[in-house]
Amino acid sequence: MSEKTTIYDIAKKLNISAATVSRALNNNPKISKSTCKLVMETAAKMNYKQNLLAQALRSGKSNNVGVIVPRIDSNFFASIIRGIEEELTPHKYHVIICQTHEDEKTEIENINTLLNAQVDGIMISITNESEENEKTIKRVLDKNVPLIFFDRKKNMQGVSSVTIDDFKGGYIATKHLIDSNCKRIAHFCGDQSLEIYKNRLNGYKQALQDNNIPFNENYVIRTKSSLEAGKLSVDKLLKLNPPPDAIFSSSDFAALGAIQELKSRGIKIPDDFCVVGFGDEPFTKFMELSISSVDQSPLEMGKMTARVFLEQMKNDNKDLKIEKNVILNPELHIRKSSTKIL
Amino acid sequence: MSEKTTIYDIAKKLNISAATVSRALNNNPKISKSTCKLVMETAAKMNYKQNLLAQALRSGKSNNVGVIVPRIDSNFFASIIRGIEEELTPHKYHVIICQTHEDEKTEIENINTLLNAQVDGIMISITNESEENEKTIKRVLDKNVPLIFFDRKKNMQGVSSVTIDDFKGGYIATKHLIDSNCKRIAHFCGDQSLEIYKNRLNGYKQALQDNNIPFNENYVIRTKSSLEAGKLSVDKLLKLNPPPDAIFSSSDFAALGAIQELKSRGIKIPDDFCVVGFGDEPFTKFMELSISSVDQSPLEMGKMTARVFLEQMKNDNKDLKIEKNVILNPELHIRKSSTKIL
DNA sequence: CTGTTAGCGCCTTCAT
DNA sequence: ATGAAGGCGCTAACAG
Repeated sequence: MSEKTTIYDIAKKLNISAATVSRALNNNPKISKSTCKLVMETAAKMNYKQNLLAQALRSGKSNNVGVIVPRIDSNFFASIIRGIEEELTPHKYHVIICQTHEDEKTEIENINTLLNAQVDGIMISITNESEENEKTIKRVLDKNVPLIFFDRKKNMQGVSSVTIDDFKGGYIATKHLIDSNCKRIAHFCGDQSLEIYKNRLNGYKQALQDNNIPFNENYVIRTKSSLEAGKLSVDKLLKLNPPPDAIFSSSDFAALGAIQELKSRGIKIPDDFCVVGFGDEPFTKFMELSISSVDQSPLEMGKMTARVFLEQMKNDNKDLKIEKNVILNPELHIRKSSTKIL
Repeated sequence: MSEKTTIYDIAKKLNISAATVSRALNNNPKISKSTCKLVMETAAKMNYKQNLLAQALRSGKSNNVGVIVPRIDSNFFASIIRGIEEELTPHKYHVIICQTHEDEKTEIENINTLLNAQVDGIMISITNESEENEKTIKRVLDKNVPLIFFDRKKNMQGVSSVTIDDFKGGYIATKHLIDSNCKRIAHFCGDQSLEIYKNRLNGYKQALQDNNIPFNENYVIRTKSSLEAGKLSVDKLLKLNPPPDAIFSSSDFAALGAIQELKSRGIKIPDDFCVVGFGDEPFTKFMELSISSVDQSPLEMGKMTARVFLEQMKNDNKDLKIEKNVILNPELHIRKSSTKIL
């Protein structure tokens, strides 16, 4: 029972040609109802399953897409992938996942191997803005393989992207802190070679400026996305004179580290110090001292990315490159860490 | 620049046969150093990339594996997938992910479409123990496609699996509560059609028995893995007379819900009530009142699953079915929710 | 060491 | 309405 049945097996059994079987299976209208039905039945009886590999080779369409993320075991990226999978499965696409671990070389390898595997498209959240990966991405485009950025994009002509408005995210988070009567707002910023972090910083700056609060560059600290990094950054901030009375962190994990460190020093949150994070990780709302955070709606981002890909696939005019940039709206979830009791 | 170059293009340019090109590219020792080098160089120059699809069709090996999980956006499953990906990528396998959303029909569809796609193996955490999916899984085995269970397995002859010792997990969690001087320990159990939950319950029972604590079936509540379910179950428990003074929850989320509900009723944790969860979700250690939990080491589980698959692939004797059942050791992380101050 | 041939499973002209 | 033939890109068997 382990042999796979092909259309030839069916053809032989029915004394017809493989072409007819193929046509019948594909509901070709030129096939008589009777043979069509006969073929269908025998196929079912013989437990025939289409070999997608052969079909792919023939058609040049694999029905596989590649999704490249820094890592999969973070709620943010996992939710995006969930969105992509849910949107693409009904369209018969399979989702291949690759992790870069923030390593540029791995990223390039991933792209190349996906290309070799003849994926029909690539969706990627890049690790950084290097020259190298740009070259590789151009190769993808040259091959007319749709490539779509999500979240961490690169500004490249002709390449579509789905992101959130990070500028606005930074802005509303900062504005909220200002409205909460915070006077000296610090910012944990991420890797400035990435647009998203640049934009969050700029949103922060703009909010300060719009409210006549002078920008103090000592209040901006480059902080990785981890508890430890958050603690260290708080340490630095508290040595300043005057120290800040609020933090807008571009990472929820750093925000949590900050809160833990502040608490351990006896600083009262939110009364004496407010904190807002970014990402709306599940734990932010689980904490007793729940953490305010900017929601990036990753599930929606994933679905939207998939939809942009599907649209791209419909466009069969290979010479026409459509660039579509979807920018989702960030939402601030205000929780205890920034809600002063008046 | 958008046309893909094939070995024929290289062959033509070099006035040699495609077979020679193929051999050179594959480092066949029978090829002269000079032509080999020449081919390599021209290939590079012409930007040749192997078409894995063609290779797959020819060899009957796609170098793709399918991973089926209930959902991807939970830390547990995401970490497993991470482990699988990291272990398989160096071996040139691609990982296709599918979600079932706990729906049996979707699960069967996923298996079938993966089979059509000619994956070299399937790794799956099943949604439940039905007759239907068993039939489908048997079809996989009939086709000699390696299938490996992880976490949520089914007892089937000849099928390998990687799980943790859930019985032991339930046992050590309960024993710890007993040692913490808890007298009336309740248990939130999961879907009893799944082995893992049955085993946790049995571990709980055994620990009670070994310590001469009578089993009270009113203390066992069927609870889904969610905050809300945890709250509801606490509500039920507190109506009992006497109410319990501890909970071993088979889910971290339900444990968190329980804690929130207990707190809202003014019950002091851990002094008056202890809680232990299962899964070691990241948030359990982030909380101010950190939650004790049984670690299932999903990353390791994923890696191990991948290794079992690789081993299976080495065995080319198709008639010989090897069943390998790896059982990982659960570890209890004791945190504040069950650490009474003496 | 290299060329020829054939076939993996499918589909799509072209012909009948 | 159906059959014959060819090819997607690659490689293994066979032959020299």
